[in-house]
Amino acid sequence: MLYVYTCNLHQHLKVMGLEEEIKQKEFKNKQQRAFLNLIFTAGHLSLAQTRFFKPYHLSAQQYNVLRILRGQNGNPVTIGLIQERMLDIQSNASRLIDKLEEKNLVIRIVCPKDKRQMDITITNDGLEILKELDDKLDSNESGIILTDEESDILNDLLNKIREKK
Amino acid sequence: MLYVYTCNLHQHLKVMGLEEEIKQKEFKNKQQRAFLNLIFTAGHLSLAQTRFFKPYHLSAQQYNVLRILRGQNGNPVTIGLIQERMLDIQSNASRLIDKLEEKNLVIRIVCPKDKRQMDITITNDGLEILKELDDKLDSNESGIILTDEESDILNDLLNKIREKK
DNA sequence: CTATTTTATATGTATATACATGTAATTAAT
DNA sequence: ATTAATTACATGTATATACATATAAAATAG
Repeated sequence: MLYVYTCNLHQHLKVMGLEEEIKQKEFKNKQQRAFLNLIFTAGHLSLAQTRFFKPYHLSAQQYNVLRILRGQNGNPVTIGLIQERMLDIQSNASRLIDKLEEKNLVIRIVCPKDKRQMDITITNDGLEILKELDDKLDSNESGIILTDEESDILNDLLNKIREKK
Repeated sequence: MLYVYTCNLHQHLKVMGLEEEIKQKEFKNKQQRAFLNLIFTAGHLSLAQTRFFKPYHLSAQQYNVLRILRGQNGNPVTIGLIQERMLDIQSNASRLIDKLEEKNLVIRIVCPKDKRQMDITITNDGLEILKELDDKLDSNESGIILTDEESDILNDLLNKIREKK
């Protein structure tokens, strides 16, 4: 018999939370467990980020683009470079810039030396939003409450994971 | 003057890859650096996952649902429980089950004891796909090449991050 | 026992994402 | 110099996601 009616069983299962769950069986090895934990935790933090930026009508990716632009100190940056430097790879820099342009946070002009390229620059409005966010986005809000040492270890492990590929 | 035409500068910027980039300035502190690295790395791995599952016409989330169902050894599970146990929180279990049902990987029936609930069960087709994937999804494919010890450390750090909230 | 509240799931909507394809400008080839 | 190949960016499409709202069943209140 393929399926049994055991609604009452659900009560029992609900008792163990996600934290218990992730620590548990169904993992081939420690590597897979860490991997799934990574995806899971990043999902959590990513959601927290989304909600954090929402009042500013920004997505996390849009914020990242603004940060990249600010990092250039007024020098224009191409779509391609933004694409390369963005935290989420292979996303659509073009459309992200659309959104930021609509909000007057960036300016997009055709690069005169190569008309295929677009030169993107952050506006004063963009800089102001970043300034506001700088104050709010301290380590507490970012959701990481590790010591400096732990942060370094985590950072190194993540680098090791990425560099493999 | 707000924007300068410096297309040539891009060449220079492109030289440093993402790996260099993430290690660098623009971070308030080690915590924020680790946080952004986490989002970034998880994005990488998540993309790798997406591509890994694509030939099977599954998303990573759909795979996770199937794993949860298999874990119940044939006992049905409600939408709500799936929602709770899924690795990506707050996603739409209802629509995930839609997709899996279309592919005949799960069966959805109204729970007779509580007609609001749906009892979801994995089918033999679903179990077979999982079996195929089990073989492919070894630690190598999952993108983590840490030692056991490192995996444990990473796991602990991630738990610490999540538990804070 | 009827009305209200709560719960479980489904659906609508706006935005995001992955990926394929399109288009125009530049570079390379002959 | 003209054609072909490459590059930079934009757009179309299918799917995913966050969140608000809807619907129907069950629990609770009076």
